[in-house]
Amino acid sequence: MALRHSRLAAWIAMCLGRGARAPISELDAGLLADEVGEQVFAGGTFVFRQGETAAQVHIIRSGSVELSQMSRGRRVTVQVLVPGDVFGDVPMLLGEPEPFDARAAVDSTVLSIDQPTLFRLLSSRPLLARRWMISLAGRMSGLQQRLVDVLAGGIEAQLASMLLRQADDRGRVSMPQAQLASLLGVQRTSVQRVLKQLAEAGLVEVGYRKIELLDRAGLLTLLDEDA
Amino acid sequence: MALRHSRLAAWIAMCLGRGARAPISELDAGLLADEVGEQVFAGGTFVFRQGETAAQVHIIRSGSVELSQMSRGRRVTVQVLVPGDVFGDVPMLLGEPEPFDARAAVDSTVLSIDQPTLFRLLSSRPLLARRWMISLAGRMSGLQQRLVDVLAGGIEAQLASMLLRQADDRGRVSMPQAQLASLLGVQRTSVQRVLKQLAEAGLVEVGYRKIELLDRAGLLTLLDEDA
DNA sequence: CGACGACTGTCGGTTCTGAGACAATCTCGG
DNA sequence: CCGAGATTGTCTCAGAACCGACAGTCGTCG
Repeated sequence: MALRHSRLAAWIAMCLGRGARAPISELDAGLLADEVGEQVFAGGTFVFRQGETAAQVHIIRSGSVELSQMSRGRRVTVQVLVPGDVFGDVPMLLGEPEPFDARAAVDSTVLSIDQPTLFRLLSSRPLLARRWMISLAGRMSGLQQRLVDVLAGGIEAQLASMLLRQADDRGRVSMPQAQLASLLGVQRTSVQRVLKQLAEAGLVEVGYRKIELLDRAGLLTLLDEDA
Repeated sequence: MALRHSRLAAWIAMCLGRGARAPISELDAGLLADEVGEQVFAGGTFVFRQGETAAQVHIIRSGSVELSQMSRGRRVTVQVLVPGDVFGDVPMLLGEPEPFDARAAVDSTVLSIDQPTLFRLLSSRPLLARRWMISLAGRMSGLQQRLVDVLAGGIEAQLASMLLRQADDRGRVSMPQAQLASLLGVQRTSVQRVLKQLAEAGLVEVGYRKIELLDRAGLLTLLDEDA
């Protein structure tokens, strides 16, 4: 048990502190590890549904969770979360109900902290609050960039940007094309068309339920110059 | 001078605390008012440019500032800020350069706080930090909703949503249609076409450089049911 | 190993948006 | 009061995306 606790604390420190100018302290990580609950969700089940009260904040330990919303008869995916990602804190801070459905894409382990506990920690640990704020800012920055991608139009550029963002460290994106389509807010057949172009240009390789990036630099050039 | 200071503090308390569950204390508002610098920007001039170092966070005192970015040959407007809005804190927290151009749409007054001062305040005033975090969360929530609007497609619904969001308390949106178009990431002529439909349906009235909302409830119905 | 469900690949017809160009109208300063 | 510049209103065409449908593949589970 003590072992589990310390490994959890180390993992939390790594995740929340990743790429950070303000790394989280071991003490704070330990305090968080003390308080988190751990829960497993089978693939396809919901962590929470749109409209529910936001009583907890969640961190993905393993697996993958997608945030989506029904809008005008069409399911749009706002984000696909991977281990280390935090979610649910925005509505909790605002005291609003959950704006999205959170559905486990595959079997997933999720850490949760309830609202009073988190508020207590954030109030008493200024550095943790600062770190949390930076985490929020990071997500906000990504969201802004994504909005620009979408607004700038051009499925090709949007897809390239999304692939680069979603790729794991081995340059692979593992999800059905239909899910990519719902992330981009476009038709599956449109994703298919563009994906084929990219494959013919030698930039990616398309497989079953996965896409391998062969030329990241080439994909990057699509973001600026093009159309 | 003391008068100016106290009015500024009251204004800051009202703005940052608006709609809040965690109103800002008078003390904290006073501390902020002590530290802010005030600067006037003529319409059309830049508060900062994309790529510059983010050394300050800004609050709009009066006027209007638009955040935009050139992307793929086209200027997309990420946000139109009005008095009380905060900007520039995200890149500052992340230690990244400014991702957008910030241009004053009309003559505007902007309050600014430099990075070390803000960090000092946030560290020493936990409630202020909490309030700032809630402000971030609020902006994040709006951004997410906007992303959903855009992804769900349908210029009509996007436009309705944008009009409802941008309207002042008298139900008016004051900006050229070209700016609306750049907010939505669509062609000006497309905005024109849809605007005409809405006008014929009696939902809005279109004027020179302004749009009046006649039937907010009617606009709201466009968001869900439709296409 | 066989069948079923999930996913990919492709095709046309239809609708919508992008784009460029131009006239009409409005605002504001001189 | 008048003119310049900004903004709106409209039109047309070419291109893109949507949408439904369907056949071919892939994985997996009994």
